[in-house]
Amino acid sequence: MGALSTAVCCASTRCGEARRCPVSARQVTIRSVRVAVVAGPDGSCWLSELAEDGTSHGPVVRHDDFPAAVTAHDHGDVRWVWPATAAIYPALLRAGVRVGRCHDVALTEALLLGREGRLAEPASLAGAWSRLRGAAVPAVQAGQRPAAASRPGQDALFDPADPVFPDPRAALEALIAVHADQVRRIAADEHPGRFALLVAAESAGGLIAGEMGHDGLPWRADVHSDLLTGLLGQRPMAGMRPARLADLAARICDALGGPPVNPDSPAQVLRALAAAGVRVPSTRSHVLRGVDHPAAALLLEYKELARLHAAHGWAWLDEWVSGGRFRPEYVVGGVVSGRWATRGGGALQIPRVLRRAVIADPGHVLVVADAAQLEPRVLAALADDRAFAAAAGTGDLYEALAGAFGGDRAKAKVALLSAMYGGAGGEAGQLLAVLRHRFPLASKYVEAAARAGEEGRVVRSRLGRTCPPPSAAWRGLTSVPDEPGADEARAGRSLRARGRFTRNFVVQASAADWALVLLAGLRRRLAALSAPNAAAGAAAAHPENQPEGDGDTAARLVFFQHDEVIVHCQQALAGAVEAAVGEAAAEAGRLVFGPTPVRFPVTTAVVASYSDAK
DNA sequence: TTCCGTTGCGCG
DNA sequence: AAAGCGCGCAACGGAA
Repeated sequence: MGALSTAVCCASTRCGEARRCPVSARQVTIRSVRVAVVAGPDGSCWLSELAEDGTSHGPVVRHDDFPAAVTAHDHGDVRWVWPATAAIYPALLRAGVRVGRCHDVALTEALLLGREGRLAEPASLAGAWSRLRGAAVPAVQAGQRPAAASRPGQDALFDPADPVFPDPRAALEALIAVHADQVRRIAADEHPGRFALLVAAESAGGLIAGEMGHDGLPWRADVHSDLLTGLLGQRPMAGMRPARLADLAARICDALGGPPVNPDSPAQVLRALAAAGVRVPSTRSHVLRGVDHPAAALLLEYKELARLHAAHGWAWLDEWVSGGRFRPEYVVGGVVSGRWATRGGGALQIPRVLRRAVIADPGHVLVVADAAQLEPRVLAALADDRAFAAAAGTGDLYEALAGAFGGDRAKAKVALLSAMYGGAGGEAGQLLAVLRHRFPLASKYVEAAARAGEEGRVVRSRLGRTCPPPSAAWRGLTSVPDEPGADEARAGRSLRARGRFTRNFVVQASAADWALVLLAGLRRRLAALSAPNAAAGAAAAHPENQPEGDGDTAARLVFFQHDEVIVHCQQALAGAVEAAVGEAAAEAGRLVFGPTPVRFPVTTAVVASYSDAK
């Protein structure tokens, strides 16, 4: 990489003069522009326009005001190339600035490292830059899980004390070089088009995660609190049990007869049950449901309410809900399959009973969209099994398959779930045999994935996300040659567990591919929807730059959970949003799987409260 | 005191 | 003998 030339312009302006700088002037005539940008000290930034392949760049420009520079340059056709959306975007959002597209170097690096079997190495710009130069790579901290290690971290921000990047210009130079290298590595994939789509979708996911965390899910704390009071009694002092739980705990002790027992302690409950003549392997709910003892029903009731209190009680409300919004922190790619995770708040485990606290603002509605039977449909598209795909071309896949299982829809469902999850208990074995006979390609697809896992190989999703390789411990345990004994059984269990993981990975991760592409397409359509006068001028193309809060009337993605998405919008926009969801789903099917008879229907419900959906 | 593995259950 | 998958979070209880 040659020396960077610098053209300092609009150094002390907001967007007015910025429009005259070389980068934005040229951008008017170029369709798809990439602009590399890094944060500098005191809210400044350094940027440079890139060629599409990233191999060359224009002058380096410094701006005093990062958000203003973004506004000046983003006319809807810019793809921002930056170190990590998670580190950069929240500040832009707080400044009222949203961007259309980006290339997230850290998320992309994590995908590439996964493909290259180097998941343990840091995916940050600093890590990628070190590898590119052949320098020592900053070590991943011991005990960190690979997923955590590959998360974009603080090191993506400009830090003057960072020895890797002594100044923003060095960081920009590294960014440009790493981006060019990533473009090369993407093109070198077995399926470069698919992998490029994965990178674009993952980057869009980063933007969406930032925006959803910023906007928040509408959440009525008063409704939530009333619900808790109704179920648990008045809010207790910190550390105390609510009245209803205290009462249940006392009745459980009475029913068991012996010394006081803490129903929160499985060990104590197990001992007390044994003393009362009840022998159970655990205190799990499904076990207790089969126990004929007065304490069992009380314990079940206690466990359900205690969980609500502990996980989503008043303390949760205090910590996570403010200003009528629940604002969790989403972690894109936080799950190896490409599903999202969250940090804090448990946004992906909201109990169904609390959905009634999710209520649209006045004059607004929630459009709740759910991809129906997503994973079996994904398997149908992956396997290219004609008979199976034909069934997946209908509204109810299981019903369409029922004929092969004596007309029993439930059996068809069990067979499918067993094929995707590796289950073989009960009647599943029999049903799997039917599936293998009637839909051989669909069976072979998951069987091949399972075999790859058992042989220690990795598998990939449709768009090319790679599963982690087996651990050294797994290899040690399973490579022992025919030594009879206890270890043989353990090795066999590990082998089959790995097989179930890879078997499920190809389906779950490909479903995540589809969902991510859907999300990106929906976001693009919502932006257009929210800007009905977009043609009137650049200002109207950026309604997201309007003040937040009550003044913000745009249709917003507010929730995403694997195969379900919620949009919060004005009542009048609901129909258009529903249509946008349908279009985005169809587009995702085409982009991810190409021509296929498989349909990916999405059910939508326009509701005031999340609890009214489904 | 803090740390960590286990148990159990919420979601898909 | 079989065991379907993927997560996050809270509480417990023993270890350090």
